[in-house]
Order: sequence, then structure tokens, then C-alpha cells
Amino acid sequence: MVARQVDPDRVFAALADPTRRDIVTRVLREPASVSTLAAGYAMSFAAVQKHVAVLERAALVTKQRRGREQLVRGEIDTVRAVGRLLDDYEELWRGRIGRMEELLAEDSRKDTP
Amino acid sequence: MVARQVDPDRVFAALADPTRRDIVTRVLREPASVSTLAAGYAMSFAAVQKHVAVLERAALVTKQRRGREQLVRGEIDTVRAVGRLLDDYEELWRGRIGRMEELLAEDSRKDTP
DNA sequence: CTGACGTGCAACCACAAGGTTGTACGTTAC
DNA sequence: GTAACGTACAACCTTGTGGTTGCACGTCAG
Repeated sequence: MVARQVDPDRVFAALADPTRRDIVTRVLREPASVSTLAAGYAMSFAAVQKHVAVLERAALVTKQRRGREQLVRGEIDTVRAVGRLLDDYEELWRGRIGRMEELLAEDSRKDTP
Repeated sequence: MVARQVDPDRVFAALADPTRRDIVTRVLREPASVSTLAAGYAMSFAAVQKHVAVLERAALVTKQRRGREQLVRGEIDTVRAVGRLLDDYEELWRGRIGRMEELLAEDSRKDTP
């Protein structure tokens, strides 16, 4: 349950936008509806909804119907999975290779076709 | 020296590309010249050079002249700084706020103008 | 000195990304 | 039932991004 499969492309790209990072911080504190979130930003509702969709595809948030609202909730497990990705870099840097090979091979398949 | 200032936008965006992540893993293992790196990918030299430039702007790598070559070296401190950013999310999730306020305010200035 | 190498940069192209407005549809309130 | 709310999505525009080729410049080998 803890070992969440994470798409590095999507997660890092999702976190590269300040609005999306802010949304993540807000829903990690406590879940909120999309319109509640949208009220906090100087952009259209549709724009915020798109940001939420990007975060959802990256598994950084999940949505849950609650009446006619949609509760957006932060997914800390995905954040932790990203942290683990970074730990892999750390180990690489320390010169420890070992099982690293297959993990990185999976990631760089599309790089070196 | 350890406390490296990191631009979340640039670092996350830089890490969102598989080729760039692969470059980072390679130069974290051991520094390499740009052309050596370029030889490993199925794209033009200029494309790889641009990727390296993006990584350099994000402070994920540094370049160092060595004769007519340019040694690209991975910057583990920046990776660690990103990890610390993620730790902030973790603390947020745990409900610990405190000094978090000013840290996040600095990050979300551009979000909520 | 000349030539090859390694690098940086500009111009260009295709497509993805972030924003907008407008429309549609299910759900609650009255 | 009607109206308002919350959400989703399509169409569109503009800008950014990842790729290309071509050219210029410094550095080393001969």
C-alpha cells in the first residue's frame, strides 16, 4: 500500500508549477472542494480545475465526491515516493550501484531508444 | 555552503524530462564532458547541450573547463535541497505549521498576486 | 599555420502547456 | 419543478519547450 507507483515525468512536471504546489500544500493541510480552491487564485475556475486534473494524473491528489462537491485531498504517499526517487540519486552519488541498475533502466528506457 | 538556494520551478521542471534525469544520474556517478554525454543519446549534440544548460540553470549540475572540454558534474546539494522541500510537504501533512508559514509564503508569492 | 575538435548560440519548426470563454450536466435548495 | 451551484469539458489563443540545422569561436595536435 505504501509502495505507490509514481510516474517521474508527471510528478515532477506537476510540481514545477507554483500554483499547483500551492494547491498541494493547501489540500495536504486539509481537503477542499475545487471551487473553494479556485476562489483563492487570481485565475478562472476552469484554469484551477485543470491544475487539479494535472495533479490528479500525477497522483499527487485524489478527488472524492461529497454531495455535489468534489473533495480534493493531498496524497502524501506520492510525495514520499518522489523523496525516494531523490534518495536513489543520493546513493548514486555515493557510488553505491548494486540494484540501482534495473531501477534506472526502467526510467531511461525512453531516453536511449 | 550546504544551504543551497533552490528555485523550485526550475528544479522540478528540469527533473521532469527523462533525458535530463538520465544525465543527472550519469554525472552524479562521475563527471563527463558534454560531448561524451551527447554520444549516449539518440539526438543531436545541440539538443543535449540545451538539456545540460537547463540543468545548469537549475543548479543540478555545474560545468568546469578542463582544457577545451567542459566537465559536467552533478550537484548533490541541490538534490538534497529538493528533498528538504518535500519534507516541508510532509510536515504540512502532519499538521505541523509553525515556521512553515514564511517558507511557503516565499514560494507562493507569485501564485496569489 | 592549419585543421579538427568541443562548445555555445541563433533561427526555425512542431507540439505541449497554461490561460481564456462558453456550454453541458448532475445535484442540492427552495 | 426551477433555479442556482459545483463540476467537467471542448474550442481557442499565446507562449514555452524540445527538437532540428547551421554558423562562429576558442583550443589543442600536427
